[in-house]
Amino acid sequence: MLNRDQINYCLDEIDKMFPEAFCELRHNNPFELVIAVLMSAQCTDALVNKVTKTLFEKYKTPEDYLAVSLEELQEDIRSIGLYRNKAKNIRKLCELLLTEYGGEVPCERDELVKLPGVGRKTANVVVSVAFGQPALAVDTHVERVSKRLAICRWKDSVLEVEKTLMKKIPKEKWSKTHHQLIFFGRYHCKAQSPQCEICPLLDLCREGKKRMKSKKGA
DNA sequence: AACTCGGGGCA
DNA sequence: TGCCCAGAGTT
Repeated sequence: MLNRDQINYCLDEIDKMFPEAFCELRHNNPFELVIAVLMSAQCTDALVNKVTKTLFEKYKTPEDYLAVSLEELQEDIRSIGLYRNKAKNIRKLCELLLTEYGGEVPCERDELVKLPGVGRKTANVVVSVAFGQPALAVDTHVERVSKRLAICRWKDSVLEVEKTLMKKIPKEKWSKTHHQLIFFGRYHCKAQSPQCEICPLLDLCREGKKRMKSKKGA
């Protein structure tokens, strides 16, 4: 397992690789952020950005989403995939916001996860990005990179990964760490074809060295 | 823990 | 053409 200094070194190196690693959604208001993150499940960010751009021009408030039929909303987000469930969740979510939360997105993670389609990862992104609270969202990229780099254990659950990262990384870095590991995982330490040959972290990466070794043998 | 949703992007 | 993708809900 990597110690704090080694993890810090990794994050600095990743920062050099992806200096632009920030969330494009940070400029959105909390409501739009919830919608965007909810739609991003199992879908590439480029596609979500394309769809949300037009979507947010048409829909500004929870009332706007409820003013059209479910079928119309489904058609508006069809290209992101899983669109039937996502459209239903958005409508339910908007109803709840109006009836239970005064039309505003709650800033507490415990309240956010009560909303349909909002799980722990989405809630963490929202409190972190929209409300500036220290939170570390763990998705498949963060989980994979953390395990390959031995920041956490291989068998750790998502929740255990989150706890370990929070323990080993200073609180003020949590929000940025998420986006750094996302970029690193998506463009470099990819699930299927990690770029170990040109990776500045190879010396620290047990999984990377193992891969290079087996590649050489084969 | 496994299954489902799902069109788009990429090899 | 086949396979995977910024997850969450249900069984």
